[in-house]
Amino acid sequence: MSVRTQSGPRERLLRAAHELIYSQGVNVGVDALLKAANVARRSLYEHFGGKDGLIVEVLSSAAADDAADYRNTMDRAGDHPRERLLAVFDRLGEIIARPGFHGCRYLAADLALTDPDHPAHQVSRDYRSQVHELLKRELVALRHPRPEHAAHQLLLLIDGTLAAGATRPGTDAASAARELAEHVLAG
Amino acid sequence: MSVRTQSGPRERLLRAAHELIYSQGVNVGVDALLKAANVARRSLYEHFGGKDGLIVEVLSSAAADDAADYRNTMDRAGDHPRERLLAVFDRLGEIIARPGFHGCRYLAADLALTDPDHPAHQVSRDYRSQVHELLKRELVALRHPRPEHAAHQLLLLIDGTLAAGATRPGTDAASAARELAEHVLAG
DNA sequence: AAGTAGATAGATCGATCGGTCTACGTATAT
DNA sequence: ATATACGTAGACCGATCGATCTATCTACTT
Repeated sequence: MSVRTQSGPRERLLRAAHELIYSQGVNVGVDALLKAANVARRSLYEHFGGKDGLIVEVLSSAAADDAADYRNTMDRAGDHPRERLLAVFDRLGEIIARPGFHGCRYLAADLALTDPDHPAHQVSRDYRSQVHELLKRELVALRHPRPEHAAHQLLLLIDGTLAAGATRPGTDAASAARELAEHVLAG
Repeated sequence: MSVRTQSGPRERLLRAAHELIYSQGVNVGVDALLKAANVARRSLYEHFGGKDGLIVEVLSSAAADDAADYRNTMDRAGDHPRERLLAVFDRLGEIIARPGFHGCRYLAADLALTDPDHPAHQVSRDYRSQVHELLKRELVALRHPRPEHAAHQLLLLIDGTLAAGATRPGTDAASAARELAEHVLAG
């Protein structure tokens, strides 16, 4: 293996599919994915087994990145659980303001994939429970009386922020949610 | 016209599409819609001009029904704005608990229809501003200091409830949102 | 009874879908 | 030098997509 290999077809496909599946939806055609990634048709099926396998891998790696983003956001906010949790909503404000933002990637996949047995659903379930745990841990540190319940409320506020950011841009959904989050933290 | 005409192809198509588009997504095939409605292919194009026209009509009529449901829910709750607004979240609890519920119809359509110029987007925008007005009117009656802002917060809670109800069933999202709604109403 | 409008049934269109296949090219390892 | 593995290019498959078309049937109008 050379010192600096240009990214292989697997990485190119993952990257292109990450963008294209978000912007065009999971129903984007295989041809479009291959063309965007500049990858041979065969490589898709060798590396991912098919389009569904690619979708699952894309969502999985996105989930890892997004969970890490939550952790980084909280770590940047310092040690106080209250600040760490509220920083999440400031971060959401940045995310929904980004050009091209149009909603939660996982919710979009869940809504678009009709088959309830599609493996992508498990990926997004796992991602949500990951985030739930992240929130709950901070709430426990905050000595919140009902950390489980409060974590569900914060998750609901996050979902609402992403939905509002997609459907009613310019309404500053994140800071509206942050106010409510402060109430959640107050117990 | 006979005294009791069996509903015509237009109504049958609207009804079937209402169900099928929600359960299968807007990408459901024309053949499936025709078969479910027991309607000739030609009737679709005569009455709606095409699949997109049918989608728009389905969403429009659903929006009228759903807006009426909000109004009925509030009217059943009496005259006090506070009770009328909180009743919305009790109603959401019923809706997300219904078998077959899997999220907000309009958000699903918005996420699935990639083309930003698709006329369906305007339908869901209109629907949301309708609901926003309904909420704001009650907040004004409640003498809320920031009715516009509070209406956005309530809409965010509604969106969050529908998303959480779809992705994390059994977490009682509606009552979790209702608690936060009480805080919103408190100003 | 004849005419007309609206509906059904279904063939057919070109395009695209996801997936499989063969043929060829290239780089590395032995 | 040769074998092997990995990649590209692209033809090809059956199925399905949304849409248009002809032909036929039915019901109401006059």
